[in-house]
Amino acid sequence: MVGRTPQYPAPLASPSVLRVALPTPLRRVFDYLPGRERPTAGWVPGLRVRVPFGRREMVGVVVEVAADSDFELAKLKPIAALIDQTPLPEEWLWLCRFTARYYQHSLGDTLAHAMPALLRQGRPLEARTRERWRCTPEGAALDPATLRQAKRQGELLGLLQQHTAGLVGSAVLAHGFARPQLEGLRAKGLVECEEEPLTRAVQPGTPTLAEPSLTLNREQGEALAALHEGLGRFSPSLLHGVTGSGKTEVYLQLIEAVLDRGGQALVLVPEIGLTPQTLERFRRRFSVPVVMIHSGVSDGERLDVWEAARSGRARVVVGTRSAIFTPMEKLGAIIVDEEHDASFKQQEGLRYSARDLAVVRARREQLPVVLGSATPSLESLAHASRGHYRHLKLNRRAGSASFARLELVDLRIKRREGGLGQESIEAIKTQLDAGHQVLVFINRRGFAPTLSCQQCGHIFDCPSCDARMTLHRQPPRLVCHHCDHQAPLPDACPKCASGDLRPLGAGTERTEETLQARFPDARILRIDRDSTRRKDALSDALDEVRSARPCILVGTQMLAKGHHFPHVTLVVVVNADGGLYSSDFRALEQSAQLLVQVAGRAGRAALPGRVLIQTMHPDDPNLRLLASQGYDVLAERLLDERRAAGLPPFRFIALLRAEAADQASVETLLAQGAGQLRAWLIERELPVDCLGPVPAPMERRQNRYHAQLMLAADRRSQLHEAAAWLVAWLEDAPLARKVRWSIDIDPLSLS
DNA sequence: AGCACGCCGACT
DNA sequence: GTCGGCGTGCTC
Repeated sequence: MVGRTPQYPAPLASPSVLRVALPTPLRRVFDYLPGRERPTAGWVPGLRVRVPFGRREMVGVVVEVAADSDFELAKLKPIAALIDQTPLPEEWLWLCRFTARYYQHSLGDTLAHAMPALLRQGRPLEARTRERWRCTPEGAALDPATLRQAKRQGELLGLLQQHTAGLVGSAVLAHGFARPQLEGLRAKGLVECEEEPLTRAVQPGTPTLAEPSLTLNREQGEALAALHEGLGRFSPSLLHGVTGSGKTEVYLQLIEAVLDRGGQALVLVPEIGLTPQTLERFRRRFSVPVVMIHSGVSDGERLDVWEAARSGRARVVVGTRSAIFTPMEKLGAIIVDEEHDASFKQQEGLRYSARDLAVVRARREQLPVVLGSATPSLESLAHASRGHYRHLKLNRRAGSASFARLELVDLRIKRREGGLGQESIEAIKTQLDAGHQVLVFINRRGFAPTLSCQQCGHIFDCPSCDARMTLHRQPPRLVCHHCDHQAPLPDACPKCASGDLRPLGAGTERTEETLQARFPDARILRIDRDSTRRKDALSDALDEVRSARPCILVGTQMLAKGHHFPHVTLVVVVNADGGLYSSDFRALEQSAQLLVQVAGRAGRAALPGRVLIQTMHPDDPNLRLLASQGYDVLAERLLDERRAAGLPPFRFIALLRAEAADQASVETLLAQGAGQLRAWLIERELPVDCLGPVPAPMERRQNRYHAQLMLAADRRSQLHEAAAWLVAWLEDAPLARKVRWSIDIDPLSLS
């Protein structure tokens, strides 16, 4: 051995280990060896790879390039293929990492959720293209008439000569020409064809606006000036403007400023609020590409939009919750419209709040973020009053529209038909006679929420849930609104055989029926999930409302959001009591927001409006406060109550939900988890409260038992530590295999 | 979550 | 004798 050079390991030409996040619920990353392929710019986080995983292959994202592994190096598998040459954007990756950590979710799952389906499947990140045909200089100079032998080619050349910017292939075909004619002209050197992305970059020098901005009133002007001042840095604002005060115009002019600086804007809207009208307004205003992302967009289009946004070609992105994950090269502002809306919080799987992530993202990317609402969440109001957010108020309705006062109607002493008291019926008659429109809001679909036997009091319950079956007439059947179990209408009571079965309470179908009987000549439009199941049903109905002909609109909260009904002069809320005595701590806040949103549908044009709120509790202090002083005053009172009760936004909470077919497993698992967690909290001297386990508000759903554990802390970091420990414990708990569980950080409701 | 392996019941 | 039920275990 003497004289032999000692053997050192060969210097590593490539890093030894790639940590890859994979789309599995497992909250860890997996180590791989780089394969033979090497990315041109080297291994960096954000590159997608195809890897062997167990017995299958998956698409994952490299999230770390490391020198070593905790796993035995010899057991590491090499990656199967490299997908990207350039990594997914760093800021996008950062946001996903933050989201996974904050919401205690698997990083791989979070990444998969945050990218378009086609990228998840391993498709290359490139924009789809289309053909653009235009004349060559020779073609532009040639008189089409000289192409006598090819008459259609001559006509096509004439068409293209009229369009100096060229025409896309589909437009040429739409003019009645065919592919051989294009090819014929190309062969003669008269036309040429170019591939271009579907969303084209804006040519330098293009004006931002396609139509002029509206003139702002003083309040709007001041708000806009304040927002301008925040451009280019992290500056969160609450734009607190009453319905009809012109928030959208302020957004549009802020976006205009962002676009003029060469930036992009991201606008988040509630699921139900992304109406074609909203998008139309943005498209009309700006001459730059405005794209949208929502559940109805196809996979292919989603990828195009993502790529157009990432590269900076799309300048305004309008989308629902998941659009917060759209990477944008030159993002200049984020706007969250109707920020109080519950649809910004995902209610299953990765339970993130797009509104909260918007603020996180804005801080990270040093951007202004505007949270807009007529009825802000108590969270945002608290941030504003602590000075975390700039509080911009718009108190005046634009134009001549006046405010509708909320009038409480005592339902206890009056006879009711289909849920409507006499006073409401008379008010409806007055408005119909005057040729106006009426909106009747009832947050319950179906005919009646309960069917009961008049003889023995038997109630028809869902066999699988702790809930009653709702009676439907169209088509006739009993339906459970929690599990969708359906049953035919019974002829007789199964207990006492009596045939005297009575529907109790009213839903949209019953109210519609009652109104039709009472006003046989009136046009009645019912709008709920059942009546709008047909594809164009909703937009057809809305078109009819916009025609201004007198009618009665009967509907659920589908009517309360996003739509403008300028000809409605009366709103009747059939039952305001749902949220008043609910056990959920946010019920009052949400129900006040909904009432105000519904009330805002009345009197938007020059016509004054009336809003009747029917209630069995006309003396309820909260309801009276809302009616007499408005949402803002009620919100302050609710904030005081939350502070006293130690609830958000003054404390931070997390909810561990668990469910299983077998009740004992759920209870045992949660009890064990709570016990272990409490011991750990004491040992760590961590001031976090662990409450429960308690049965969920509806314990049995689809024959599964639901229970939960609540964590509460004064500081986010404490809550986070406790939640992380609990999740880690659950991942190893043998019982957790039989129980489906999920953690909800900052839950919207405790049910 | 998938997807295997593995060990016990009713079928051609 | 096999098809298949879902308990248990693993995925770099």
